[in-house]
This record gives sequence, structure tokens and C-alpha cells, in this order.
Amino acid sequence: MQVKKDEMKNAILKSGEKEFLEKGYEKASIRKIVKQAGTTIGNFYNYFANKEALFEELVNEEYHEFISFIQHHNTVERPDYLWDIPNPTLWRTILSELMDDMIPHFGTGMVLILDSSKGTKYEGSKEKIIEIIKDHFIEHLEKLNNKDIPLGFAEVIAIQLAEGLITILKKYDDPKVRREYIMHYITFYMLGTMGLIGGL
Amino acid sequence: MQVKKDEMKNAILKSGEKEFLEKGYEKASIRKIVKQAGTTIGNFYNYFANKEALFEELVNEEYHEFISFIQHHNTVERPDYLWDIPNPTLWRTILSELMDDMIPHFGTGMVLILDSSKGTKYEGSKEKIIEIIKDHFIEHLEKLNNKDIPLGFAEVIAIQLAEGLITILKKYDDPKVRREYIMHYITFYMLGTMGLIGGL
Amino acid sequence: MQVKKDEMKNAILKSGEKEFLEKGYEKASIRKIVKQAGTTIGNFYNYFANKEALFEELVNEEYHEFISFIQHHNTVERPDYLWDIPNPTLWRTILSELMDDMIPHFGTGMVLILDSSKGTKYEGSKEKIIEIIKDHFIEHLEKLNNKDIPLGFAEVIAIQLAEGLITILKKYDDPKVRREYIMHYITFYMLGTMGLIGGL
Amino acid sequence: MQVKKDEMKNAILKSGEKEFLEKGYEKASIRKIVKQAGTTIGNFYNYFANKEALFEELVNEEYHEFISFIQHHNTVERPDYLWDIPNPTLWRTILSELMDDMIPHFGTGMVLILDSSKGTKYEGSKEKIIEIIKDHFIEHLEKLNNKDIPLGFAEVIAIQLAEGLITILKKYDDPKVRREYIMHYITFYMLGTMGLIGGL
DNA sequence: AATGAATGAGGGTTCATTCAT
DNA sequence: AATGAATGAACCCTCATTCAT
Repeated sequence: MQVKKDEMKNAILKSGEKEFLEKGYEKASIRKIVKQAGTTIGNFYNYFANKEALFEELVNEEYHEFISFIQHHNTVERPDYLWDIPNPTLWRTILSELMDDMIPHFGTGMVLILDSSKGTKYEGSKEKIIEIIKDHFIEHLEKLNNKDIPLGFAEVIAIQLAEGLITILKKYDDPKVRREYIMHYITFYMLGTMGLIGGL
Repeated sequence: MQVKKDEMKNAILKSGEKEFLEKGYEKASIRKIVKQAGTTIGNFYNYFANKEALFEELVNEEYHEFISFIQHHNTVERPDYLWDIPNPTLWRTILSELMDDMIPHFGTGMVLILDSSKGTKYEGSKEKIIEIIKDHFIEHLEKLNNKDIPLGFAEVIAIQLAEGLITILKKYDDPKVRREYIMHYITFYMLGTMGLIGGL
Repeated sequence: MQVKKDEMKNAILKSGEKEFLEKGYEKASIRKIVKQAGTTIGNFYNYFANKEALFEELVNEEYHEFISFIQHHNTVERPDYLWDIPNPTLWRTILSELMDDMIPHFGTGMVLILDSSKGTKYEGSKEKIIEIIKDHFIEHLEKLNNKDIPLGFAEVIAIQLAEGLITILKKYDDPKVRREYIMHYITFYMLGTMGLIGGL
Repeated sequence: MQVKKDEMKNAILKSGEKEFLEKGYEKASIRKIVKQAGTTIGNFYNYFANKEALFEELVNEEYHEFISFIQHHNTVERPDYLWDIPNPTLWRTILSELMDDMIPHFGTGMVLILDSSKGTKYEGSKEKIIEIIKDHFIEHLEKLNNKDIPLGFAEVIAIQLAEGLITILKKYDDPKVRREYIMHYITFYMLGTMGLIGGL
């Protein structure tokens, strides 16, 4: 009952993705992954060295694309300068362009990294990204000589940005919907933050 | 080597709370909880009937307070009418008052219920609350004859409200800080949503 | 160090049968069963879903054969009419024929069901059979207008019939010996009861 | 909340007797015994050194009475000579007298010893008694130059005598009922055996 | 390429027993 | 006399992983 090599491997990858998303890395059961993929435990280890290797393969490509995206396009910086533009309509134009760059790098792989990676070497990725967002936000607060918003709240806001994006990616597969909802979300988010720190 | 009864029980409760928050109900290990509490597995079962009973004790009181709070104070409704008031300064006054009622009912117990209860009878509480928020939000969208924001986005927004509150409760223990941050967060949240749906 | 699949499974079945017979279902220890079978706990669960599944496999076949035997051959009724035949020698002929039908359905599986099944879904089977025997016996007592033997004693007698059969099945594996002993036992039993109620 | 010493001890004895009869020595739970007796685990060990000591106390007296009864009255021998008397009516007279001696020595304590003692030092008592009965029975078979009944069947018969008595003692508490039923049972039993070996 | 037998650590839980109070 | 906190071994069961076939 042999099957073309790639078919089996893809079946396992797909089944693994589903299981990791549902249960998280640690609670995911290899027994269930292989059953769902229509093969056996033993055969799993012909394709993947171990549980983490499966996760790795699901995540690796998007992770490196994401890293190089940050490094080359300086992505996480750019949203900053949106804050200097007081015109939500203009935001949309700029955001739309930004989305074209971002969307391909934010897929299910990133959801796994950010939301299901506890127990793997990717554990903590979300926190690192949140840290970056938080630092930018604090810079702004200081630039604006803010006194009302405590610095600790910057972290709350940063977490919400990250979580909001993850929420959208988890709930919607279609890149178009993702794109639309992320744009709405960033708009919502910037209106909130700018209103809060008095920029609007 | 016996210790005053309450000391041990509190040590287990505290250790359990930590473990449940970190790992969630299912992955939490009784062996680790008791080690951290400085006792043995056998002794755990002198204090609690089983794993779920420990969770229950950490959660029960706040849960019932929360339920009766919803039923008697009609809490979840009230934020709604904030949306009819276009004055962020006025919001603060109303919110401040609301906080006095809410804060005592939103503690670590609620975080456990909302964020760590998979595998217990409280599983799904967060989803129920999100559903309620979502429905209110959709009502508003319809009242405003909105065309730009897709209804599916209401769920994203509702999730963010719930997650934001959980984030704050998880990161801060001090009721004063919680109060302040939740007020900031709701303000942020309302500015964002009202800006988005054109109410501002 | 792998062994042909069936060998291991049979080793576990055999070891399990022994343990269940000795200790009863509930006190039987899987650790001891697997040690006796020369394997490990983990491996046990490659062969059986759980403790009850092992018991089930030891018992299932004979149980269903027994049930259909009762339903089709009306077995439990037939011994009755023996009581109308006052000739022990004739009994032997009839009994001999009856044995040919019965013996294949009364093996170690039935002993497990009747004598070691507390804690399984077969719990109570012995009591049901005893009840049936008792009712037949009471019928006879009433038919004979008996006054000396209290009705409560019918249950004692019924229990003894069941226990006697179990005793023989437990002590002897060889179907021929079982057949011979059961015939002796039923003869002994009928002589006793008929003498007691005055039929002889 | 102290109670007269004997009351507590008796409560534990009574509760223990019940539990041992229901579950057997090994499955009996001290936690349940003390709960039923209305006291605590700790207090149990003020009255009894351990689980076995409780069993011992429930059983000890009757056991020694029974032993000395056997030794002095040569009880187990006597039923033998009944077999030389071919008159069931006469049996009754003799049996009745025998009962007066026996009944006081066959109570719940003996049931515990014979039926619930696995795991204690009394384990095996039933088998010893059965052995004695069996030997007598074999003697008779040999004396009668029996050829039809296999010697192995003697053990089956011996077991049935013992089990029958235990059945009666377990089901009936009232000494009068016990007496009556045991007499019926021995009559039943002797009719059966004598018929079988051709003595009748 | 595929199977599943085998392992051992760890999961939650129950138990008899000890002993400080 | 009475309490119940503390212990540790044993219970059934699940898991990721290895490896002979």
C-alpha cells in the first residue's frame, strides 16, 4: 500500500498543522496526527525525525521569510510614521500598500509560531515581537511628553496588536479576507491609540 | 513535620493557581503543583478531592459573583449606551463608576475561567462572553446602517475586548493598577471602534 | 527483541486469564499481568485498549455463545423435566445428551463471567442465573404442595447448583473431565433435591 | 466529642465486619470503615494496630472455639457415621443434636475466615477444612469399593459441602434459621452423596 | 515505504499507615 | 480519646520515541 512519497508527507503535514493549531505543540498527539493522515506511527518517523521536526517543517519557511522581511523592509518601523499622519483616509492608502508586502509573510506558519509553539524553540517569538512593538509605542509616548498613560500600558497595547493579528489569521484563511480584516484592525487600533495619547 | 492546616492548603492553592495559569488546566501537573507547594502527592488528596476540585476552589467564588453581577447589574448592557455619548471625557466619569462595580469581580479567578479552563466545566466561558459582546457590536453596526465594516469583523473586535481585559488581569495583580489600565483599555477600545464605524 | 504478534498477545491473554481468576477483575494488576507475560505496561496498550478490553476478549465469545445457547435450546428449562423422571439411570442418558450441547459453552470464559467479573459490565450474571434456577425450584416446591422446605431454602439450593458447576470448571480444564464431573454433579444434585422434597 | 471507649470500638468492629463481608479483606477500605463508624482514620489506630488487627479481633474468638470444637468433639468425624445409617428420619434426630453443638461455633466470624480472609493469615482455612472433608469422603468411596465415581470428584463434593454452609451463614443471621437451613442442607447433601455412591 | 511491537517516563488517583497535635 | 496532615507505593493509563521486520 505504498503511496507517492510526497502525498504521504503532505498528508502528515496537513494533519499536523490542524492538530498543532487545535491543541498547541505540547498537547498535540502524534498518534492522532498519523491516524488522521491515514498512516502509522512508525511511518511518521520515516518522514520526520521527531515531533519538533514536523513542527519545524510547518513553520520554518515562513519564519525565515518573516525575519528577512523585518530586516530588509524594516516593516515594524514603518507603521510608526503612520502616527505622524493625522488622516485616516490617507492611512488606508499607505496600509493597503503595506499589506501587499506583509500578507504573504503572515500565514498559518506564523500563527503556529506565535500561538502554538510552547515547548519548541520558537517559544517566545510572540513576546519578542510584542517587545518590539512596545518599544516603539513607548518612544512615541515619550516624544509626546505624555503624562496620562502609564508606560506599563504600552505593553498591554502592544500585546493587543499582536493578538488581534493572530486572531484574524486564525479565523480566516482567505488572503483577501485577511488583508481586509487586518486593514480594518490596524485602523481600529491606530484610532484607539492616537485617541488615547491625544494625537487625534 | 506538620504545618498548620491553612498554610499547606494555601500553599497548594497558590502553587496550583500559578501552574494553571502557566500551563492551562489539562497540562498542569499535580506532581509539580505539590512539589512547588512543598508537599507530596498523597497529601494533596487530603486537601482536595481531585484536580478539578482544586481548580474549582480557585475559581468558584469569583465565578458566582461574576454571574450575579451580570444578572443584577446588567453590566454587559451598560457599556452600550456609552456609544451614544460622543464625549471621551464623560466616558471616563461613567467608566470610573462602572469600574467600582466591576473590579472586585474580575480577578485571577476570572482569568483562570476565561483563559485556563479547557478540560473543566468552565470551558467555553470566554466564547460565551465574546458572543454577547459580538451581538451588541453587530446591533450597533446595523443601527448605524454600516456598509464598510463586514459583520465578521465584529467577532474580531469582540475577541479583542475580551482578550484585552484578560491580558490586563494576567499581568497586573494590584486592583488599582487593574482599574486604571482597564479604564485606559476601554477608552482605547471605544475610540477605535467608534472611529471605525464612523461614530466619531 | 520483537516477538511474533500473536505470541505476545496470547501470552498476555493467558497471563490475564490467570490473574483474573486468582484475584478477580478489580484486584487484578496489569503490572503483574504484563510482568508474567514478559512484557511492559506500555506494550500492553498496544494490544488492548484497557483492562476491561482484555477481560472482554477473554470472555466475549463464550458469553455470546452461551446467550444464544439459552435462547435457542431453551436449556435452562430442560433440566426441569428431569424431575418428572424418577429413574436415575434414565437421567444419565438424557444428561449425557444435554452435556454434548452444554460443554462447549461452559469454559473458562464463563467462569470469569460468573466468578471474577465484579467491576465489569458482566457483574451480576451469576445472580441472574441463580435467580432463574431458584424460580424453577420454587415452582416445583409449590407444585408438590411442599410444607417442610421453606421457600428461602430454594435460593440456597440454586446457589449451590451454580457454584458447583463453577467449581468444576475452575478445577478442571479437560472437556472430558468437565463433562463427566458435571454429569456426576447434576446427578448428585438431583438426588439431593428430590430426596429433600420427597420426590424420591 | 469523646465517646465511651467501648462504644467507639464496637462501632468500628461492626462497620469493619460489614465492609469485610462485602468486599473481602483486601478490597476493604479503612477509610470507609471509619467513616461508616463515625470516626477518623487516626482514631482507628488508637483502637487497632492495623487493618489485620481489626480482622483478627473479629475472627479470633470464633476461630479458637472452632478449633477446640474440632479437637475436643471430633466434630468433623461424626458426620461420617451418619453415612452408615440408611434412615433419613433418623439422620434428622442425630443432626439436630449435632446442630446444638455446632451452631454456636459457626457464626459471622467463621464466614469471615472462610470467605473473606484472602490476604490475612487465615487465608487457606477453607481449603484445609475442605481437605479434611475430602479425605473422609475418599475413605468412604474406597470402603465401598466404588468404581464409578472418580476420586477427583470427592474434592468437588467436599467443596460443595463447605460452600453450602458458608452460603447459609452469609445469608441468614438468625441462629434458628441457620440451624434449620443447615439441617436441610446436610440432608440434601447426604441424600445426594449416598445416592451417588450407591448407598441408597 | 511501511508496520506496529517495545520501552520507560509521566499523567491522575487510592491506599494503609505514621505521628504531631 | 481524637484529629487529620504527611508519606510513599501502587493503581490504570497515555505518550513520544526506537527499531526489528
